[in-house]
Amino acid sequence: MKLTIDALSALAQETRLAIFRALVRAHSPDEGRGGLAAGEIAERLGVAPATLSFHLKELAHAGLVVSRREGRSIIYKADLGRMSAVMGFLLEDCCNGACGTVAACAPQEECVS
Amino acid sequence: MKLTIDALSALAQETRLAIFRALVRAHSPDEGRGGLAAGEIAERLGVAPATLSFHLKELAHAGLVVSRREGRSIIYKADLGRMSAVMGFLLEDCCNGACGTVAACAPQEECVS
DNA sequence: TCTATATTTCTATAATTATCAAAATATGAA
DNA sequence: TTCATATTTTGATAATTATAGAAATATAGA
Repeated sequence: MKLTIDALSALAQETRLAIFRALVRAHSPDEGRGGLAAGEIAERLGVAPATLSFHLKELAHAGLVVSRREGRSIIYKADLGRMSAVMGFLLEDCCNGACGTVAACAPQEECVS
Repeated sequence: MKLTIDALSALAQETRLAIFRALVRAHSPDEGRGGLAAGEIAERLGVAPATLSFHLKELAHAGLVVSRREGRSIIYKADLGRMSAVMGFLLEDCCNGACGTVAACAPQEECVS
């Protein structure tokens, strides 16, 4: 439940939810591909570099994003497996089964929560 | 998106998530039935009345719970239709379709978001 | 090496959120 | 009415979170 709260806290903030949504749209299931550079995110959302870095750290701490370095840039990428686990908890424990069903996350490589 | 953030903020707190989960377990689809009295929740979770009231107000403000008076007690009840709407947004916008599918909320009376 | 670029960490400050005692409000029963 | 019960509001305080300038770190290229 602590993990769920960390994830919800991370997403319960306008800038961070916007970051995460941008990363989801830029996602690729392939290792080492997809995601966005920190600077690209900062520019798109119009937030100061230090502020963006603060929020990216929050998202990373919650396990919702991972990063890799590419030259001078650091590329952030959504961890959909983690998001899937959070959704699973919410649907099962907080929706009483009445709100929907998770088609158990297909065993794609990025979906091993 | 503001609505989603309000809901996530409401659930991203240990006491409130515990309250909501208790209310989901005590849910009934019937109008005027199900839910828990504020005092009952306070006792179960061991939180001071004023603190509980603060958190219930947050959940109500986010639209995740509704209340009705019964005698001296005020009964709080989870609004699963609202929760369903939040889940729908997350699955569609934040999971890239890769994390699960919503079986579109069946048109039960409590599920008209 | 030196320089420019990309990002993070440090630091201070502002803003928001959580807690709970005490007082206020609403209801039902005697 | 008056009293006891259930809950909320007020108000004060503590704790957490958000913002961003300035300095520090890491990389690539000249």
